Amino acid sequence: MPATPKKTNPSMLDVAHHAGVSIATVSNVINRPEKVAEATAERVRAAIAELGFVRNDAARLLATGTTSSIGMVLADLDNSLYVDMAHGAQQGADGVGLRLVLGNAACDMRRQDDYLHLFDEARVAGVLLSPMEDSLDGIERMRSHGRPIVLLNYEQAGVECCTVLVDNEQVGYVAARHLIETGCTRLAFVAARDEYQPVRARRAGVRRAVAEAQGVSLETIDADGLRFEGGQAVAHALAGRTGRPLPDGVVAVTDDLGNGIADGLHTALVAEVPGDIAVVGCEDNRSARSGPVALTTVELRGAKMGEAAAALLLEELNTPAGEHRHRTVTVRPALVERASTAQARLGV
Amino acid sequence: MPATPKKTNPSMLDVAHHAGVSIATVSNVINRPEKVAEATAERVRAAIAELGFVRNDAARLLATGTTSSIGMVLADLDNSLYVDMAHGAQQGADGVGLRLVLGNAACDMRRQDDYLHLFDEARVAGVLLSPMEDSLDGIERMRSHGRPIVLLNYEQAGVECCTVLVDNEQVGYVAARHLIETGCTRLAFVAARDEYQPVRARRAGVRRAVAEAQGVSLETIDADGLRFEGGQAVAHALAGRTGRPLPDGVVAVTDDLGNGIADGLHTALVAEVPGDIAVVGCEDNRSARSGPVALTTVELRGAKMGEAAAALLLEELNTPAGEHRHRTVTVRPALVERASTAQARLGV
DNA sequence: CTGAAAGCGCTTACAG
DNA sequence: CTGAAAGCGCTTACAG
Repeated sequence: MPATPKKTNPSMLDVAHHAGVSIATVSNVINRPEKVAEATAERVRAAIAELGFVRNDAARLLATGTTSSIGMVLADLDNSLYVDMAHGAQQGADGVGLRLVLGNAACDMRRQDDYLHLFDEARVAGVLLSPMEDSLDGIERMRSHGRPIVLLNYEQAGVECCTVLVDNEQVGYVAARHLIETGCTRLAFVAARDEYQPVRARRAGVRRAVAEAQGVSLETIDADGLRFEGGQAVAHALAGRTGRPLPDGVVAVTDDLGNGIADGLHTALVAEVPGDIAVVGCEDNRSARSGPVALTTVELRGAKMGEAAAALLLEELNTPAGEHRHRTVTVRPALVERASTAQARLGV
Repeated sequence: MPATPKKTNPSMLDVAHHAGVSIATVSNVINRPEKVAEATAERVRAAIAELGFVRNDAARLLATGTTSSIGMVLADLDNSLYVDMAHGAQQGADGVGLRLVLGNAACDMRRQDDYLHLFDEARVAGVLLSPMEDSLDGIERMRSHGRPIVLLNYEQAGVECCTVLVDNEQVGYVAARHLIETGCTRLAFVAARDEYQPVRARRAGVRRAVAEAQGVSLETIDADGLRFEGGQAVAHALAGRTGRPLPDGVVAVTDDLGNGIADGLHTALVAEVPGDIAVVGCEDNRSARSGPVALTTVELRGAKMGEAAAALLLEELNTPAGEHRHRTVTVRPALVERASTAQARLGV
């Protein structure tokens, strides 16, 4: 009883035999078809099709030292911002013949490092990374191996990389400015205590907008985390408030937080959004569109960031070593008006 | 003026020189450390660390014929079901030393094929695929190359693969059954005309539940698409209805549709959810949690599916060619009760 | 236009 | 315990 032969990918040699040519010729019809006689090429192509030949990219990489694959490691696919980045990067890569492969760090620093390592082992042409926190080691390792890596949505001190950023100060500014223009005079900024870099920047932007305006007050409210539940808790705290008047406009540092606030306010029967209190979120996650009330928000433009990152990577790939100068592209956030501030606007 | 030397990954040969040993010894300390003297190994490890050596996986793959990387191609990362599958697959892969790399088809059939091809070129150990539609060609190509591929959430006639399915008939059944138990007697099933496989199955499940019950009617309403807007349109159509009484319980074939219905009903002022009409969605997308009203839904258990798929792949990888028998694992859907059916329940 | 041969960076028997 | 050498499947000058 013969052992079942293990099926494997046919090799170029198989194709060569099948077509009655040498392996070099097969390679040539694939890579420089102009070098080979049409009749021969035809025969080779037929053999390729018949055998179902698919090039071994590992062997090709080994022989040429390059591949068209690039790796992208995303902080958290549960956050649609990162999915948007993936879309943008794919869009950008597609146009220039780069192939995008994804790794999800899923908020786990070790996993982020694992993917960086995997892509280094795979000798990808370059890497796109949205770092979760300061990730010097992994980044430096990449760079020291001559592999370009561009950073998304994170300012990393002491690292020289191309970077694409969103202007988070502007995010806060745009959000607060919108509330002010809409007639709000008692603003609140709701954020987690956590000193995430983007949170700090957004707070600064909110402050600037308030400082520019006349007769607008600002209070800062600490939430527990950045999710829906944290927002609900803030709303309930607000509901129990005495002495001080409620804010009439809230900037929530994330959409989830904003949704939680809107939900909590409604449930506690203290105020309706936007009738009594206008709420603006930040980020334009998917949840902003389908929350308890459609949330006005400031979008980070993940897709734009992803696309810009791919472009920067390509630029670096195409620049001779030593001549490349790292650049930072800053994407401008944009206001997305929805129902959660509509009434306030009407009330002006 | 000396040309800037292009940095590259150090090779095993570099490490060998640095440590004053042969390349075979370096390979041995990495792969079979028990074969080498501790003192030598120590020296090699130091050289590896100092040089920042990272194994070239392409060369390793070429030499051994295997890699621990597997590829997963997802139909649409914008749909959290697929993100859940990725989580589950990663969980499953992690436990057994497999490394998961992702490709997002983004609802584009060509892109799905591109990723399948890319993973075939990369000679990954195996592939996980949530097919967008009948994808015989790409799947057959994989198989003919001896590469295991397991299918998620899609029943593909004529293909022999391990598969993990969710029982979609049961999804519909559970949804309708819940409404009936909750006191609803005039059910409506809302779905797009499209004859997607899962839609058909869910409809059949709804029918079965209704058939089993006493005095419960069922009407089928065609929506335009499966998204939020389609649901809103259905609600507005319902609002204009005369003659026939409104349903008191709705099974929406997707969560987005369910959210749109709840929103449209509210906006049109015809009915409140769940006060007047109870709504159940299907899938338990992220949007179900943060919709206009928290949506009761039937979860597909994407994470479980992903995990099961990884397990099936591992099983196939570990079985000698020819001895493997393909299996189908069916995951049972589960009801997730939220606010959109709560009132109805109280009303019993 | 076509093919023989070297080389990419590893792994793995096999000698020593 | 250590190293020389063949081989994995490609690509690329270089001869012919």
